Amino acid sequence: MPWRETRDPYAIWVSEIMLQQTRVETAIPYFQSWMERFPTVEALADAAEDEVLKRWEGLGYYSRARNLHRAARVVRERHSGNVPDDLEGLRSLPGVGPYTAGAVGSIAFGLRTPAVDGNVRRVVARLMDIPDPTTRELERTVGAWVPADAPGDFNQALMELGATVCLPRTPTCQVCPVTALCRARKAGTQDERPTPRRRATVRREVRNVTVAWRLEAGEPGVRLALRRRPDAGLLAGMWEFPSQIAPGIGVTEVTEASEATESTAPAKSTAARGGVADIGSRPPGSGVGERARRLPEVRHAFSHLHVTYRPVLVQRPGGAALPAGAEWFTPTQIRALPLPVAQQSIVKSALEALEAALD
DNA sequence: AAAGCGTGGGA
DNA sequence: TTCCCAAGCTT
Repeated sequence: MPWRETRDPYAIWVSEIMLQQTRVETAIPYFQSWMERFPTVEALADAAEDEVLKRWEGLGYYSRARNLHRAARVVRERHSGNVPDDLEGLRSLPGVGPYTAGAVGSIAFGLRTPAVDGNVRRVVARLMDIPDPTTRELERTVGAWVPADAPGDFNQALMELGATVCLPRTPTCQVCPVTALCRARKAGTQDERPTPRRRATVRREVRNVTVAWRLEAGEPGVRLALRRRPDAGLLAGMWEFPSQIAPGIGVTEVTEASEATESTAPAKSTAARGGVADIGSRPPGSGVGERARRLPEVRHAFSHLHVTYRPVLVQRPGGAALPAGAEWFTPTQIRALPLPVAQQSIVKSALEALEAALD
């Protein structure tokens, strides 16, 4: 792991934020790219938020990037540019919780402190045969084990044991170095420790997406309208095509010829072929316009929300009203915007369809 | 306390 | 396809 080839507290901090709820293999290329662009706290603090989010694009949980960015400015202003070397200072930074403070404190600064993540929780729950240990209990237990001469190594070893041997399902107790000490193994309860957390219910949503395009008078190339998402909530600060919840979805009775009626069956067959259907024959006054074309549906699963995006390509002649809050961007400009994965897919199909149509 | 917050990979 | 999950934090 590249972040183990350095003693730079900033680099170790960045790696720990990236590793929150994220696999090591996923984080590695992002870490490399991040450290190239933002090699120091100062470089990160100086950067614009759009560029910070762009480097995080695709990694998910974007508040991590925004918090890291804010924290870099806190470190510059309140800590003379040095990452705090004590638990209290680390914990005060946005995005740094109990685990991350313990990890950075022990790995970067040699503090004798525990770092309890999901792996450690599972390992300790089994070693001690505790069904659902509290955070306090875990930190007290591990805290007593951490050796003063190698706290970082010890914490990482415990996590790695959980990640490679003491697996959530079917742990390989045969090769476990501490199987003789494991109370769950002795009791045969290792498969039931710790008890799984209840999963949140997943909401489902269908969104009609407007991909507005235009050709600027006297300038080459097409422009697309995108808007920035609000500063809080899902995908905060990321850019997207304007969209709204599809009216009438899931409702059996549709009282009038509406968007919902027109956008059900035809959209599915179109998406299945992966092509673009011409829907220019729809009656005037439908609100979409004569030059509207469907783009393939995009289904995307967030942690707690499954969304089906139904993008429609629609030409807005010069002077036509833009969707609220949206701005025009050339393809080159779009490439610099931080876009959620589902929106990247829509951009791709939109530009392909336009390139074919404008030839 | 529990829910909100992304994404990709593997079973 | 669907579900589960992966080095958590914030509100």
